[in-house]
Amino acid sequence: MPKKSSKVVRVPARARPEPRARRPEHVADSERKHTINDIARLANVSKKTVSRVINESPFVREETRARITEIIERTGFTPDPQARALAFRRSFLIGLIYDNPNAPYVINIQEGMLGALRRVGYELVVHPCDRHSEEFLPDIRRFVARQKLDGVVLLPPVSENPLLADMLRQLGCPYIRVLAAALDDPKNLIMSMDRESAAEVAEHLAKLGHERIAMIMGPRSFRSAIERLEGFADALAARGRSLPPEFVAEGSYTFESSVACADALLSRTPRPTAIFAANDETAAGVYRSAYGRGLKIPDDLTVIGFDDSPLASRLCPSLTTMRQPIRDMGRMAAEKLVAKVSGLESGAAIAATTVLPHLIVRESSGPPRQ
Amino acid sequence: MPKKSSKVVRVPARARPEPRARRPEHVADSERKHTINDIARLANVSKKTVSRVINESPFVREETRARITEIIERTGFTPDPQARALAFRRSFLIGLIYDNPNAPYVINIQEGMLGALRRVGYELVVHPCDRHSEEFLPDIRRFVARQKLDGVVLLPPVSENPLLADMLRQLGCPYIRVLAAALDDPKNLIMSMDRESAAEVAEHLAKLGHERIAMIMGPRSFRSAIERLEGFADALAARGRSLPPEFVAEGSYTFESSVACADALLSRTPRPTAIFAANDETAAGVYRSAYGRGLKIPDDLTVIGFDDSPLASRLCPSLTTMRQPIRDMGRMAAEKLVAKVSGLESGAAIAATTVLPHLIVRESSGPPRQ
DNA sequence: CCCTTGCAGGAAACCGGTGTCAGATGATCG
DNA sequence: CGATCATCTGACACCGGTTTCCTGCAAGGG
Repeated sequence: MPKKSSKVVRVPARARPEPRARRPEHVADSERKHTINDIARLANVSKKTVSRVINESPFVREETRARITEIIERTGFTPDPQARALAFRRSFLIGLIYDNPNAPYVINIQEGMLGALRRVGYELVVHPCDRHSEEFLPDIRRFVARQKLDGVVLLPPVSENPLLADMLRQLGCPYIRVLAAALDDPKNLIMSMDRESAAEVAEHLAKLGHERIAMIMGPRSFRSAIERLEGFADALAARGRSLPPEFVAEGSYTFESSVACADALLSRTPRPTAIFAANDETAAGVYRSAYGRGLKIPDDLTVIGFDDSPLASRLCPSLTTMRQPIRDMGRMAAEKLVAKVSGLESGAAIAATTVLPHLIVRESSGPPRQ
Repeated sequence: MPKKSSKVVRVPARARPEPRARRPEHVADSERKHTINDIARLANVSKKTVSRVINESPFVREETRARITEIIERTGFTPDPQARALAFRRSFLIGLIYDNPNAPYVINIQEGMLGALRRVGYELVVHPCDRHSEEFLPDIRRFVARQKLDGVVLLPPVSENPLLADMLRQLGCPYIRVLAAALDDPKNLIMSMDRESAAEVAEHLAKLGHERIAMIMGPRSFRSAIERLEGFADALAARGRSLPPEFVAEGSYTFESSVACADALLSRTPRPTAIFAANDETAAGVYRSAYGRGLKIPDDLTVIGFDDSPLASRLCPSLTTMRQPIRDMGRMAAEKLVAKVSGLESGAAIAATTVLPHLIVRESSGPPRQ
């Protein structure tokens, strides 16, 4: 085995042609991919005419178009995305930017987006990031600029960052923010109506007859946390209940933080008979705390979550929670983005797009024990 | 507002140049992106020399290199990925192909991969698919061929599909299969040692003193299911326990299937005192069944899972489970793939890469009640 | 019948990089 | 001091598409 000597061995330059960034053999020569030139030759037209057919230009005679279309289908030709990207000055790539620990959420958005993107020939490039890093904005800037992304979708909580939105606007990169509040022009939003959703939870609890109701909210720096809190508090007030400050704990949407919050709430006297947890992770934290104290759900304590993540139905007892149509939101975000990129944003097509979660009643909610 | 009349208004052709696939204005002109030509002009060299510097060719005088490097850094120039892709005939894109309902698993792989890919200038394109669709293979073929992917990572269960691997090989597309068994050349594998892992579970149960031990396995069509079953059965046998057929139920790695399996196992007399669930979802199903029957975990029943997904620590009691270093597996897969693509697969660098999960003991396992 | 005019389609440049190969340069050697 | 050679560098073609600009042609008008 030729051991690498510490002295650099210089090979005569002529011996090896040029350094060369390694080129893979990839495509077997036998099945060489067709190019637009091949098609043009086969059809006896110039490549430009083939290009016109591909891009649905009206300036091609029907007969010619048919002939070329037939050849394209027969040969299975598809234009090279990178070559198109170069000429079009855009990439046919959509980015998904997130810093969200909720895996099912991200996956569902992702798959919802792809459902819409595939039909129109876009690919999805994922970009998890760290919103607390110093490199947060520069990193995303590089990502967007280098790849010439046609657009990006932002998930909460980075979707709430106004600096990020400003930067994208300045970069001229179309974006869609998935959000819980109208923080932007409606044409840039997919909005989940968290305020109304929280109100639905309040109504459910009121109907069950609960009086001492507590909430574990998300971090106040998150817009969704504020919306859910306010919507909940307002709706309770409208039904003659109150949400006293000592019955509100601020968590961070995480399991661990929630256990601490729930411990605090459940050691109060009198104890709340119901806790609205601002997401399912948080609800799981309440379960843990209740479990530790030997409290039975829902007999001793009603728990309600938010998201309807897979976790909700795995917990015992199963969790009553607000279901967000996450996959649909992903699809809608993608469709809206494609519409923007294609310049179809005329008229009503770009109205604000909102989704309204709805309550899934399972085992964790019931009337308070007398 | 000009209402669109039903009669098509034809604008004279000269008026509008050509139909044109819409071109976005994207980059603000003020901050026009630099090209290699700009850099060449600034440095008073040809673009080829700049290209050499970018690609670290040794055929550039140190002084020249320094000058160009300085200019590149000062201007913040980064080469256009699509242009490079066109010239290099490769895309600097890596694909992630999966058909896996386990969201945390996919997300962790994804993020692990990106950790490695970013450093070397690759982007990740995700491609969920449906392995039962007729279009399964053609769809992936189009994806890989059109995008000229430099390589793909396959997650279970599609990683187990031999036809898919064959197709990729024929396409000349480097791939890494994340798998539970040595089904391929080691250089194409990231292997999780499921057999040994299952043995560790057996040992844990034996040490606790369990005798009547059951298992809910995954679908027999999955390699990991077989590995876990065999590893478990063999290890039990080695410790003087048996795994009788009536104590083995075949689930499908899903919560719902597991509830049915657990119901069947738990209605047997005598009842098993421990159940090894082949993944955490399955373990959650056992919890549900036990909950329905009023069985206490771990007093009446020990439950052990596999994965250490977030669910494991959310369940009450928390779940003893085998932790797979999923993120590391993603990172390793990406590194291995990049090494292949860069042609660095000489010598030991391409040895089989395996990971060994380890047991995380939590609350769900304990000695059987006398 | 000639001249417009509008449609269809082609030639060549271009997008922003890389590969090829010959030429320039400077050091070494006989 | 000229020949030889290794080392750098640039001109030019090319990757696979699109855009710009121009031409040929048939139909319609004067």
